[in-house]
Amino acid sequence: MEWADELAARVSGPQVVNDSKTPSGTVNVGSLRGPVILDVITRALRASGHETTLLYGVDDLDAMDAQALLTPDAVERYMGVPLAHIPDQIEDGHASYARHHAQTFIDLFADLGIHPSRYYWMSDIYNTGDMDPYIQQALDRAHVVRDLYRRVSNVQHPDTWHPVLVICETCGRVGTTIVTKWDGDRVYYECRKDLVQWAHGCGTSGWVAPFGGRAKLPWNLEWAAQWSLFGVTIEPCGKDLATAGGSRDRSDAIAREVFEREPPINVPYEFLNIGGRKMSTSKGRGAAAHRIVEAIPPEQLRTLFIRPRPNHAIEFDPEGTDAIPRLFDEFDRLADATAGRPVKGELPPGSASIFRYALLDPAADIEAEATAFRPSFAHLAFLVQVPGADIPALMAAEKGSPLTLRERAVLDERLAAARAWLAAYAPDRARMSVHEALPDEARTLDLDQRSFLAALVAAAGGAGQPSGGDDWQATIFSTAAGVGLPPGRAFAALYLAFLGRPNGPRAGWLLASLDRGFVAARLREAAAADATMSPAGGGA
RNA sequence: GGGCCCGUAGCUCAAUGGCAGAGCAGCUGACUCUUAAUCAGCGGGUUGAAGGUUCAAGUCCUUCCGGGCUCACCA
Repeated sequence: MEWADELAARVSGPQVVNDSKTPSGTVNVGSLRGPVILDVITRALRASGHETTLLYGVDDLDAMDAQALLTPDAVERYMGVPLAHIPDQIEDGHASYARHHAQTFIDLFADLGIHPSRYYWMSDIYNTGDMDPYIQQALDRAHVVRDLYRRVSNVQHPDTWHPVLVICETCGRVGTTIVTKWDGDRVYYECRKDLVQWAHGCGTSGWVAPFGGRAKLPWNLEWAAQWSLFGVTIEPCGKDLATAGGSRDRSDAIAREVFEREPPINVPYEFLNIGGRKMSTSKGRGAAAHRIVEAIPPEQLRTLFIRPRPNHAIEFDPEGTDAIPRLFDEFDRLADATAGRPVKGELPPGSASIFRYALLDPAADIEAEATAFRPSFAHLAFLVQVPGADIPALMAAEKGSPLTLRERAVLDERLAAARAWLAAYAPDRARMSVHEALPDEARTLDLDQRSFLAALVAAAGGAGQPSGGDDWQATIFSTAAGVGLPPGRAFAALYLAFLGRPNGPRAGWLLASLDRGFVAARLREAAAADATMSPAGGGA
């Protein structure tokens, strides 16, 4: 975690931190690693006294090149068209396909404590003409760009190729056009049928002035131009771009040789893997970012991204595992350590700053946050399944005093997350349900346990029948004592009879929540269940 | 084919070149009202493999094996 502080110590003067994203579709959780890293760097810079601007851009003039999210009839019409010019496929009020997906993603930022100083949309930037000087310069130095592509990336463009993409005046596509001439004012372009495989141009050709939003720079030049336009000093990027001879290398070279400026400091970061493989929404691996945040509150999600070094891939598999509960446990351990409470085991390196940077509010009172009462997530996931449990009261009892407003908010946040986790991710062993019929496992009950169940039917019937959870709980204990059965085995008998497992939620409240006749019938049934089997041998 | 990252306990990860460790999971035990909580204890390893440097290698060098990502078309 020291990486951010070390970076902050290395630079001098005001800083501009930038990142941008192409809104080509639904975004998965892994994509949030970039913004979180960005935010942590910004906080580290500000904490060490650097005046810092955080920019976040949307590359919405990029061509649509993924047809997965288009309706079949829209594919032919919109492939190759700038994302900003495609109608929203989901009619929920967004102006375009790009706005829809970018906004869905950006809306998560504030919830995650990420507050860029400014968002910019490249379609707007081009329209204002701010990019025109860079387009001009790129065209004037087209030969430099061609040479550099050949040298840095071994990409061989024809000698007539020019680094600008015109938006076709006829069909509106940008992914299918190629510029072959530049006279200093206008370019000659062709919208070709077979320039790329994934989209088909309309055949238009002609001269056009490539300014004011009528054309855009290819990605690598656009990136470098952003650095110059905004004065970017630090820009992290995913390792897909950071590879040798890859996108970042090209853009770095373009910045130096075309726009004559040193590229920003790079902080390459690894991805978030699911089951050892890259998370990919289109391949059905991993959850969409805006879905998984329902089960992982902001501070825990920040912890997930901040804990490892940026160049370490994160292994995270929330499906059917306890990965999410463990994330909460880890956060709580960091809080304990920060508050000076005893912590089991050793702490991860840089644990103090992990907690600090995981907090939502950079100006938060760290001491207060660390000492606040936080209920165990696993315990809550269990309690929300207990019928009728008064969880706030239970938590106040556990804490030993009433919850503060902040603690109550944490509790509510965790309860919501626990419900979302149980609904979408939890392994079956974390869920429980009352079986409709006597579970097979109830056949492993021994004679003492059956006697107990029979005695419980008797104790719970008639005039003195239990009226609530407390009452049932007391009855269970007294009945168990009456037949000389240790409470642990008595509870196990009840769980086996109703849930088919040897443990479960507080039995008194469970029974109180069920139909009285059903409870009595089940108890009798379990008490009478096949006794021909050896009590010791179980059910071989 | 080129590049980058990774490989340590069942899982997730630590270990300025100095006795291989934690959390979780697992197992055992304790608990008459938190009973999937809590507490106590236990087991768990040829650090992917082979060489080399060193008094000393999980760590540095070389080679190999395995996994992943990525570039070479576009962004």
